[in-house]
Amino acid sequence: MSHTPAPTSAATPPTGTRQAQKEQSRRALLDAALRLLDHQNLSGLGVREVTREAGLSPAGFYRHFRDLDELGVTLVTEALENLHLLVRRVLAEQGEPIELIDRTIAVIARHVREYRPHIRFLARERHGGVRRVREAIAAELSVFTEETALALGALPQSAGWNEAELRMLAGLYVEHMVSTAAAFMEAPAGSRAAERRIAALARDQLHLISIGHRHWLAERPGGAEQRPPATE
Amino acid sequence: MSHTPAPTSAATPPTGTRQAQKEQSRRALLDAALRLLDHQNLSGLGVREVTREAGLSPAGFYRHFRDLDELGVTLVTEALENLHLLVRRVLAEQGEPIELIDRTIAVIARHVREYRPHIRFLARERHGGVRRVREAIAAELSVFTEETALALGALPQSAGWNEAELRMLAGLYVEHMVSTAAAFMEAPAGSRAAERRIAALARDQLHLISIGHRHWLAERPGGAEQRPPATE
DNA sequence: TCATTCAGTAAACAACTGTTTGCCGACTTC
DNA sequence: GAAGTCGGCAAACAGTTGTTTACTGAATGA
Repeated sequence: MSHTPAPTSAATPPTGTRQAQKEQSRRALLDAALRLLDHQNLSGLGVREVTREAGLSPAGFYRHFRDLDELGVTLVTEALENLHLLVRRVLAEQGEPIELIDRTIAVIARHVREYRPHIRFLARERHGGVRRVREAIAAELSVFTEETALALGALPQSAGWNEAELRMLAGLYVEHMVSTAAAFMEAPAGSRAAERRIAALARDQLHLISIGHRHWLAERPGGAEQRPPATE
Repeated sequence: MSHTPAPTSAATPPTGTRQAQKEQSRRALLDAALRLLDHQNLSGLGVREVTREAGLSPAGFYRHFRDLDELGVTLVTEALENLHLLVRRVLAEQGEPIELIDRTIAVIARHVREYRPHIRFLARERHGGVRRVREAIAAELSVFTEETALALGALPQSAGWNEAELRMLAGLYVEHMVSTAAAFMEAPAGSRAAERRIAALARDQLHLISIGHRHWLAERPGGAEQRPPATE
């Protein structure tokens, strides 16, 4: 019961309380929204609904966000910050391709397990009804692709690859990462068996892609100049 | 304006009118919903909103659907019927891999151009907020994967592949098809330039996967012994 | 021809929505 | 200490929502 916040002073009402309390409410709103978004869409969320879940009054919402869309964008940046950190970490690692693959999958699995609501939110809103949110996600994913392309370029298997080809491959990897994350997310919450099945599948698929990576140069289609338009 | 339904009789109020009119209203509802779903989520849609757009009274809705969810499921089956037909057609084709790739991409591009609202709906609700709809989409995609695996098994490059491996590869292809369709869909409506860019990218990615396909057996991970026998 | 079926309607229901207003009272600064 | 800042609240606003009710009138089948 004796809470003893004790950031600066001893018994007197400590400084910084004001901002801390505000931040607390903000977090409560974000968390409440995240909780509700587990079985709803952002475009179907309501201000009153969120404040009710967060234990605030409806009017309180507007002390923190102008809109629900604004809250949505905040959620996106938050979710992608985590993910971004994680991607960088994976890309910085070194070792044999097969080891990299296994570690990447393990990291994704753990991340989904830890931040499932965030991931679900991203999956849901990637093609969702709110433009600004969609664009924020797309922009961040394209950053991931760029970074992945850069990292791929540093690998010995990529000798002789031009930038467009690296981006092509990176896109494949990023897209695969996304759908693997979605698969983990969709799996029954605690089922390690399902997780292992998904991981094994993803492992083989990534392996197959990396085989394609290794043999690409020898069978590069048309030598890059005579590309016929594929559209219809 | 002269509608001339002419199913049975000639000038007298023709039989079947009743049912035809009902079907017309039903279509109006579905189309209106599809129109609204272009910038909304299913979970954010309203009965009144749909009936207003369709030109019916709110109560009229319940003559056709119990729920908005039910309408959503109808939309899913409708959209996936089209898609299913298309997938079968592509899989039945024969020729060199590179030709198959080009034709597949062309077919996807055309289909997205033709049925953009349906595709957008599928992309949006694949991880959307309505359980039954999500499940319907997932089930159908898994059927696609099975069919693709079967078709892949018939190719000469797949000699020596067991069923699990075929499904693994099929999953890769289907997932890639999905994200390619999403990319086409997200592209500015009429831009052939954007379409060509996406098509070229997808072409290279599919090509790389098919290279992986060809070299898989020689580099199968962990040899062939620590892997369950093909006869599942 | 006449009774029946039934898609579509208007009206009413209570419940809910987003947002603004004025106010309170705890924190902060001087 | 006093003055000011500002997060949170209750109340009120005008709309909207899903769904049910009892009805109308055209298509139907005998």
